Amino acid sequence: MKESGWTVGKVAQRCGVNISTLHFYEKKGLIRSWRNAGNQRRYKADVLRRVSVIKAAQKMGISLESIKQAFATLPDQRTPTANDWKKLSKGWQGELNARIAYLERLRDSLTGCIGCGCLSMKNCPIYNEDDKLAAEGSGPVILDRAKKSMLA
Amino acid sequence: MKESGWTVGKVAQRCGVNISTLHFYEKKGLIRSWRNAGNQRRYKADVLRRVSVIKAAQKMGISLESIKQAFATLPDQRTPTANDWKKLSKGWQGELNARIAYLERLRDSLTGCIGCGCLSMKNCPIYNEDDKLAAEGSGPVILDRAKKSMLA
DNA sequence: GCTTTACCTCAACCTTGCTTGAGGTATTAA
DNA sequence: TTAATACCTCAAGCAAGGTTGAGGTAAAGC
Repeated sequence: MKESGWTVGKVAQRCGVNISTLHFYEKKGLIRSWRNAGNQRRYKADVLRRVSVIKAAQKMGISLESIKQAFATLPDQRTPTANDWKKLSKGWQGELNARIAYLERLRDSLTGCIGCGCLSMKNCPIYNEDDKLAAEGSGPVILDRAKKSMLA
Repeated sequence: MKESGWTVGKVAQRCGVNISTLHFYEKKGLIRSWRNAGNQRRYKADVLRRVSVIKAAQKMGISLESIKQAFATLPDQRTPTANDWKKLSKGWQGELNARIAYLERLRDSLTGCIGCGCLSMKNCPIYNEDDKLAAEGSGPVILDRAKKSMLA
């Protein structure tokens, strides 16, 4: 008989990830499922968006741990609305802007600095870019870990 | 008696990396040293620039393997000149520009896409960004691997 | 000359983000 | 009903980029 919920295989196919990846995300607490009578996983439709958001966030360079923390701000009892997701992505936009700005500064000083040899100095703009960005403190607090890892 | 060349400790201190990192880079073929009478490593001064360039490139998201390949284009017999380094960094600027453009596209479609739920679709601009950037093919051939890894 | 600090090698371990395989059960299609 | 898929768990493995520790030698300072 036809049961409710998405099977792991369907979700994997739809999201373009491996089944093992979904198991992995579940173990990490990024997605949830319930079990049917035969102990097989079943998912609510919103798992599709979750997985997609995970993939998008990863492309920004955000770690699974940070994604998990951001997900923790989503409503627990009800399925997240478009608005809930929007809020989440707004936070990441700040992150993304900081990262873009960082890479732009890197680009703009790259040739000069690599060429001039100042890279090994304590006062080189590229060499010390870390601290500047870290000191900026833009973006939501919840993303602090992501920011750190981005700069590591 | 005072020998010529930098010791591993001095290089580490000057570059702000661990000694173990220098050993590691040497094992990977990114830097070179000779040994003194007591089997200790000694470095030419240009190792400072090499390490600095490695660190700068890593901040751009370039893998050690790609950095190694880029280093392979440097002159083998003589110490690289400022101009040699400049050429190298020019190649990476293309890389960096592509990455910046990628993140900008990501940023610009982020809120809309995460909010609307199209992320799981085959035609979502975020979800398929990979292919677009991969298809652009900008930047030197030698950096192909870096580009792949950046998108992975 | 002695002590402290620096250095050596090699192997094992760490984190992130998964993948692979073995051995076994459920579900589905013909 | 039976074969083919799909799914389950758990452990191990992989790749990148290092770090840590043990056991031992070299160099430097007083």
